[in-house]
Amino acid sequence: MSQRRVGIRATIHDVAAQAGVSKSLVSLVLRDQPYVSAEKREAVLRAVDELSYRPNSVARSLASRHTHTIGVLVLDLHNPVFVEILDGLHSGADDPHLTTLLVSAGGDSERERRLVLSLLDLQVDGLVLVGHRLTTETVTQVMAEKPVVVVTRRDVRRRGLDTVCNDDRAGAGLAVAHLVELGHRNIWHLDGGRSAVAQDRRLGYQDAMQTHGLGAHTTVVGAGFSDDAGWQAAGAVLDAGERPTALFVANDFSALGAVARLEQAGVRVPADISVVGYDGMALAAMRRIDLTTVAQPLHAMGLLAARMLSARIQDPTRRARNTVLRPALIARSSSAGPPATADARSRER
Amino acid sequence: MSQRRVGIRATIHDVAAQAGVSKSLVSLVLRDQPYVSAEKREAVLRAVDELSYRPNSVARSLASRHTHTIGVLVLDLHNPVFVEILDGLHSGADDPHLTTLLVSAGGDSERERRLVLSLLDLQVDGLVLVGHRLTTETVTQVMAEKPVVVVTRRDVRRRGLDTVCNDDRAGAGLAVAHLVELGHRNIWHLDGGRSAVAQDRRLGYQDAMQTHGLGAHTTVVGAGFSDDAGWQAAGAVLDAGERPTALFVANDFSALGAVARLEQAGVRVPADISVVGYDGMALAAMRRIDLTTVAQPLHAMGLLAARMLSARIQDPTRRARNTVLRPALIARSSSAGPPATADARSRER
DNA sequence: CTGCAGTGTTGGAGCGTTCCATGACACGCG
DNA sequence: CGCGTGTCATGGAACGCTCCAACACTGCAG
Repeated sequence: MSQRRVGIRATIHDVAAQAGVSKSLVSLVLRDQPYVSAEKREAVLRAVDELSYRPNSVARSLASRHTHTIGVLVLDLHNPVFVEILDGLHSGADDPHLTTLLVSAGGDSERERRLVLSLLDLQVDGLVLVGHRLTTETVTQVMAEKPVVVVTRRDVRRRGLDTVCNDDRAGAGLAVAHLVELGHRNIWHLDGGRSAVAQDRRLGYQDAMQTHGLGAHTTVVGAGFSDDAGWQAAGAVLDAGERPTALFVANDFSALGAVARLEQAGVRVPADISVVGYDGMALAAMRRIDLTTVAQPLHAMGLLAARMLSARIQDPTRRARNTVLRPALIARSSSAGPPATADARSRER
Repeated sequence: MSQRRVGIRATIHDVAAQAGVSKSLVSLVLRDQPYVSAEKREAVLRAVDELSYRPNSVARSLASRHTHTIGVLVLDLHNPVFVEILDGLHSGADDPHLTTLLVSAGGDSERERRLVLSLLDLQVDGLVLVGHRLTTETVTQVMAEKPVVVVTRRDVRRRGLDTVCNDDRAGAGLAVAHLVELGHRNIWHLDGGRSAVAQDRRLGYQDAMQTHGLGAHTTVVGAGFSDDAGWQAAGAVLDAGERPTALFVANDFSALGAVARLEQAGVRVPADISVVGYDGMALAAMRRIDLTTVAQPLHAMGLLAARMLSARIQDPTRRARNTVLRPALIARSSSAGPPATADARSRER
């Protein structure tokens, strides 16, 4: 009979005593090993049930040297884009015995560093960084210890680092192509700032404009990735002498801010100015919003990251892959043909 | 000198060897204990630095019997309301050595159960449930093992369970009072369904209507908590023979759906119909949306939950508290006085 | 009858910490 | 001088598991 006190979890010893076998045998049964007689197996399982025993995974991890746990750092949970990537991640980590530990510092680099290190101290088997603001030094340090997959950012490219991201340049091209197809020529870009992602989208825009023979119309207005940034930048557009007939904005949030500013000034979207965002967050599909956007395959990105990580955990010598997925344009009601007059006007030049 | 292989983390033994002391002494230094000579302390710290040693928290947890880690279950990361509660939680868990482990199953009861149990197996020191779909049985089981604080839901009331929520009935009252003050009389409610929260908001609405002498106008339309539910319900409102001048909707998402439906039908918000939501999610403040809403003190709720949990961890015998916080109405541009005609019409009766 | 392969079970040595009991040493006091 | 007290350092027993070596037993081939 077990001698455990109430309120204290049963241990493998308690189970062994209850079942009248050795703790080694209990361990064998629990880990589903062969060479255990049916009777003893049953006795053990009965004891497990009676004591409602659940193995202490801390002890298990210490002994077995792996935790069946992966750590996930998320840049910002307020941005639904990351949450959608997370969904994909979970469906990719299909092993039911795998726990994923989520951690977020809202973009604070130093806090992110601390969190990732404590994930490492918890002996996670691997890490997924869904956007991050870590220094390359920290990333290198982390990589030296455990497999790492980076999602979203393409800027950290080093040997042994798996990455998953979308092709921002091509995506920007899709946005421009969509607007050109609708008849727009005077298309401006509200950009995202200094980050690598923002830069790619900006370059993609500039390239595409050139390709479509609209180099002369190429205009970049400094903005950012927030609602507010889009609002401000749209204000600057309104104040400009000349007006575009369409705006390609750095991301969906920013695009929403821009639309709000335009509408507040009595400029109708899309009747007067079309707006295209980037990211394809689910929110953009809400009826009240209904924003045309370049959608990243968020779910697929998360799923792929999970698969790459588990492959890497299984085989640490595996060659690193940098996977770039293709985004897709989703046309909604924030984009339409240019107003006749504006169209005519822009053709005059 | 240490003999550790490359790529393998240094252990306390390596540090001890490097510093020429016993592992016990290293442990003392690391845990900042007194009665260690300055020289040895320094030697240990130097060795720690040279080997870039970080304690294995798995081993530490096993030996010390606590992990300085709290588990957090979140109902749905897609709902910014929960994310904002999480922010509060983090600022309440100020101890920098405390790690919070986040876990979410998107409302799948069975997956939630598994996740919470594995959090327990990881020996977290306590748990916060930010909305959940666990059975009362599971909650009881979890409570038996570790301190638990439940945020948002008030339906699970049992001895020893700390809870934090807002006063949904009073909040509904605020919404009605706001609309009445603006001159509305014919105020309808799009409800949230069967959940306890939805029920409270519905009852609060009904009570308030009665109190304001508008019992005759009391009308509840079945909806839900999603964008789509609001859209559908608003459709039903439009199809009704009579029309309200204001809508109090179960939550912000649903309210957004309702606004979209109304606008699509050419009904202006707030000129023709005012709309008030519930929750106070940051998104509702976005310029494009600008929804009048009953704001829960989300940050405070999270903060309080963290504080209650750490108090509970420190003193497990502490009496459980059920804290109910007061929501506040935030008036934005989705509510205004009723249209003159509608106002007059409703006064005729 | 011996030996060996396969099957079933066990004790005990880790895993990397914490923490307790113990001891060594120095100092001051009666 | 002996003794208590405070300071500093250490070995070793946990913590709850995994995993290996060893052993016992059975059955069968040689």
